[in-house]
Amino acid sequence: MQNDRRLAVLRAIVEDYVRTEEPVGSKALVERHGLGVSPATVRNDMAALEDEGYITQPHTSAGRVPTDKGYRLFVDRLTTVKPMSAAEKRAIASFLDGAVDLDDVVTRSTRLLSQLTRQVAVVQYPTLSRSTVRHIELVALAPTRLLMVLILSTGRVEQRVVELPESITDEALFDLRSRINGAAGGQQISTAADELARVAELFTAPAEHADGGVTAAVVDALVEAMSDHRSDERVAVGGTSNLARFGDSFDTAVRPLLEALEEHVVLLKLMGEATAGGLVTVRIGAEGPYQELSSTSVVATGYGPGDEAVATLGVVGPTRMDYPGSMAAVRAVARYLSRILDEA
Amino acid sequence: MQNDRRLAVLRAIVEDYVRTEEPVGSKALVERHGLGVSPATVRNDMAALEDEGYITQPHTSAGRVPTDKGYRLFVDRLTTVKPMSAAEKRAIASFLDGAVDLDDVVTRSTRLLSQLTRQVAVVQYPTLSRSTVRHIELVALAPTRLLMVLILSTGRVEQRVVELPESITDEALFDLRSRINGAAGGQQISTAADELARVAELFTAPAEHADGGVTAAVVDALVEAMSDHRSDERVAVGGTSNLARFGDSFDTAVRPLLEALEEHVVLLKLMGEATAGGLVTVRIGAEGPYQELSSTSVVATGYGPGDEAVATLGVVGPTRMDYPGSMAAVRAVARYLSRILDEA
DNA sequence: GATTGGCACTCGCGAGGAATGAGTGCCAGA
DNA sequence: TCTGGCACTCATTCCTCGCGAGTGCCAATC
Repeated sequence: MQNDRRLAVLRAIVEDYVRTEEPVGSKALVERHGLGVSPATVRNDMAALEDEGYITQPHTSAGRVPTDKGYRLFVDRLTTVKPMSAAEKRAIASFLDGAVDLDDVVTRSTRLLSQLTRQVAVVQYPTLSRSTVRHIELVALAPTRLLMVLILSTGRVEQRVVELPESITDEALFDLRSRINGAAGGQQISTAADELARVAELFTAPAEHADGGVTAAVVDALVEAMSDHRSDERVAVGGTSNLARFGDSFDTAVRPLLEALEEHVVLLKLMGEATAGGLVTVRIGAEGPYQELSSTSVVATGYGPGDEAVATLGVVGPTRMDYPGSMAAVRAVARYLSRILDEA
Repeated sequence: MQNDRRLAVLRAIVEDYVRTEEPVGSKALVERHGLGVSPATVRNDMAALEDEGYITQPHTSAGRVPTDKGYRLFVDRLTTVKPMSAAEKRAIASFLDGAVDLDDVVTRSTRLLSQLTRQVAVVQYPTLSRSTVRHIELVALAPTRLLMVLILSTGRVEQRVVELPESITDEALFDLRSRINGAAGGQQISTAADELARVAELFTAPAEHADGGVTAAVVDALVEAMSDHRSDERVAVGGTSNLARFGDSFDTAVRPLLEALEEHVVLLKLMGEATAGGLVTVRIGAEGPYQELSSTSVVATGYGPGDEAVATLGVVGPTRMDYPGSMAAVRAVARYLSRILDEA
């Protein structure tokens, strides 16, 4: 028995099924792919593949359908991620150029990715924790009220209004601003919080130049903003109308997915850990953490400046999806997105 | 012929149909609502209502279903917007409290609204054009590169990176900042742009203190950001999984809606002009601008600080929806949202 | 004149059943 | 190890038919 041909049969089944959405039979297989053997032979291979759990029949007199395990083998061993064509690359570049701010970049990315793959696209905003502090701005709104704006290397901007325990003069504000920027500027978020805490201590009673808690209040707000993992959960979703092509089973497949897409925490868990360096993760059906989503797959990867993954991006679709195409698109968009963050 | 009873019949039909999603017949109507007349009488009324175009039969031997015109009459003349219960009010308040920034407020609002109405909720971000400038911040990223942050009264923050034609000193930057804030601070966006243009003129060659185009560059970026209507199109959408309850006709009803929900321009056009002062707009089926959405209705209203509508918010759902409930929820959320913007 | 009971009529829907045919498994022969 | 042949399975499709909800109309009644 030739094992190579068996794999070829599996690949053919996956490809046909993805295209037609219908169980594929031995005869059609032989006709469409030049396998060079008779249907009966293919049937034998199919029986073997079924024994090993790579394919199943929905019912006795129907063709075969790949199982999750079958898709897995297909993705792991039978797929070569074909690079995007020059035209596609140009399309990506021109689509993402001209974005004015981070919001815009992320929104455009979801749109682009969903158009390329005809799936639902998900792009996570760069997480705070892996960013560095570019600048902290303090604006006096009132004598005892400051607007604090935290600007990060990834282009993210966090803002908080800080109520001060006592009023602050312009000079003191100027001072505070430079001290804070001196301590935190350029630092990673994680270390910045420590540095800032040290600054705050210097100005807390009974220290020499206590300032009545003004510094402490500002630092508190900053640290709070920095450690606010809630805002790590920001994601943009695009192309939900592609769910229409899910075809069958709205209630069992589409509805749970729509729900997951709104629950950003769930969604991020579904996407999994960000992987850097052009590595694309594929999660097939029940491999994911949620049973309700057992008929959806996720193709994801990380992106970020300088090959360091600061966030995740990917597509979500039916297990019956075009994995090679999706993987290529996800990788390409992640690459361009990383480049944009590099330049910023 | 009693016209009052005919209206009562229409109301009963709408209410029953909304609840059961099935055509309602004369017998069931009499049984469920204490109309005090016989089915035959109701049938006569129904025939009259059908002649006038308020209801139809999907097929000969079925009950009646309200037409768009029927819903319209129901909304206009047969609906009393019942205020929310105390418990619901508390729920709204506690749900919206604790939001840290504008993004958060808007996101929470969509979630809240979709939960209250079990429909798709849409909340537009406060438009730039009706906001006033709270503060403009300039941060030197490099000698010839500034980060400009525009902070508005509604809590919105716009940012742009500005490339300068020549480098700028700290003092000049300080100067520029105060001049710009002096000119634009507190102004409405529309007038602020004019004021800023005047400032820029003063510093353009061949004026006395020309600065090589630095001021002009910054003002340009500001004016551009202020007149960027693209960012007026920002909306948040929530509760799309409620579309699952659309039941019938995924392709003809749900898919176009999902597409519209992604096209923010389309979506805003669908929501229509923001109406202030507790007035809730209802658009039923084909009354809207898009044929594909002829089976969806929109319930919307404006919100903003001080009873001035700076943005729109509402729900989108099947024409067969609970109008009184949705109207009440939309009005209540708009009211709370306005209050929050007032306080900020 | 409005209301009501009666009655014939319509027609969508679901059940039951037969024909269809795609696809399979197995076996014997090359 | 492959192939052709053959019997078998069973989902799907199509048809028919009876049921019943619901209607419209009419004559009688209040």
